[in-house]
Amino acid sequence: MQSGHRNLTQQLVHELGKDILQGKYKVGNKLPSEADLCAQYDISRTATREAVKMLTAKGLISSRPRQGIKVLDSKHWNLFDVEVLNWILIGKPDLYMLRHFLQLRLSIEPEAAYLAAQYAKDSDIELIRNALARMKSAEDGYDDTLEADIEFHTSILGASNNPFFIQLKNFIEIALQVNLRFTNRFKAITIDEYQAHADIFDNIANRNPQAAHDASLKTQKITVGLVNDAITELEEKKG
Amino acid sequence: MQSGHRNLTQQLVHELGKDILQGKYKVGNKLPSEADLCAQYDISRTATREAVKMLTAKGLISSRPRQGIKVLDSKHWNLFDVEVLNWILIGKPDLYMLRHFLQLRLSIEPEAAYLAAQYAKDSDIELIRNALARMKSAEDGYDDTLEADIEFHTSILGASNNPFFIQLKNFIEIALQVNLRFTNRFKAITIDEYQAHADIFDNIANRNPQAAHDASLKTQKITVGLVNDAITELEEKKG
DNA sequence: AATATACTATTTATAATATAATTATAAATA
DNA sequence: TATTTATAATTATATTATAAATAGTATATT
Repeated sequence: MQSGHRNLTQQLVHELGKDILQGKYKVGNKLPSEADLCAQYDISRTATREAVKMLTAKGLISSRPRQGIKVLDSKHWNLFDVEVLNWILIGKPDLYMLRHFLQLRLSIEPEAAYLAAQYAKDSDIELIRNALARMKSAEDGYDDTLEADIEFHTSILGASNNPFFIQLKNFIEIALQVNLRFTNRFKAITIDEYQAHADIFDNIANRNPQAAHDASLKTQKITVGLVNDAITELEEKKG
Repeated sequence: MQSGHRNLTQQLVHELGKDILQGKYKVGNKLPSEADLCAQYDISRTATREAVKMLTAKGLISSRPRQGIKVLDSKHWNLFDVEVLNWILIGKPDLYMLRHFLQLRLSIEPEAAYLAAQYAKDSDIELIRNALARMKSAEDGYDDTLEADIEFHTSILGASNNPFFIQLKNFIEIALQVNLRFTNRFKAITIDEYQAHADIFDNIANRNPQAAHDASLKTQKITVGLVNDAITELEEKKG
């Protein structure tokens, strides 16, 4: 159990959460009992029970007398929880999972851009402008591509001034990281990619919601299309 | 503290969660210490601490030695957690919150309909057909309007066969309940409303993604428009 | 005066132990 | 066969003790 700088409870939450998302403990199956977890990880019942409660709060497990601790059906999992998302990432998601991420991005981001053009404060616009500048730097190799990309897309969510969209920042951040697993980690941002992002920004800054929406949607459709093609190819290979 | 049939920990989670979402405990402010919570609710430290851990897992609070228990900034709250959503509902959300709900619905549901038309299994289609039939019954006063409406919209999310969209069922369910707070609770479903839903279903069943998307988007835009008008009117009154 | 260091008190973190409540399964009974 | 009762497994709750973390204060140092 890697300690990091977290307390025992948080460490156990991390270990078990990771194992559940990786399918080491399967839906409907039992985890070791409280007593067994204490023994396995050599920690007190106090810490163990608190970890179990935290995973319960995230919808991953249920724990009841006599029945023990069971993995809940995945429809109950808090997939937008930042820790759960990280456990998905750790679990080496496949192309189908990437498609799921991208389908929701396509659903969310164009509308976020629309709302940003409507409701962004000047300070919100500046944050997006800043992120775009980082992407320019990354294009020239002077900044981290992934970080700049994350900052750009999440700053638009922030500019929507809608708490639900803001909550989805975690989701987008992990989605971009999953995406990177399937592309070249170290490739620079191309001029085309940069321009697509700049278009979105310009339309937000110019307070043109529909154009901002459409610019965002255009890039999302291309990305989903690429993954659909990759999956089709994969399935044809398999037969 | 209402007991329901939940255990002590869950009861305290509910009480504190509700209070935080209602703003009784404000962002950045401290909650009573562990010891004080034990005294206030007359329960053991064990139960109290487990409740605190569960709220921590939902991103509502942090608890550290000497610092105590503090309400985290709302950007950390797991707004898509089913309990958190219920606490929002309990907290009597205003028109602005309704707009936030509707903005995300507009973002999610048309794309869910698109994916449903692409990926729904026959059994998924049957579930939507069933929900539509319930709406017809509700139109005639033979079924519950709200329940039928919830079943229709969530069954489409289910038919997307995308775990992230499926997770958002809770969100849509609460969104519809919030919406109802601002319309007539007992009004029957009108013929127009029913037809709009039937259009979405037909296009999903006929495997026409774009038409399903557009039919859904059309109704969502109307709803958002109504709330925007209501807010404009409200703000003009206030001056 | 400004900065670093050590001290102190507060609060949570962890552990250990005891007992109660819940409930799935098995056994007994009608 | 169906119903009830008993048993055992497991979590739920309570209590107590000690450790660790840390914000704030006091002290010492430059």
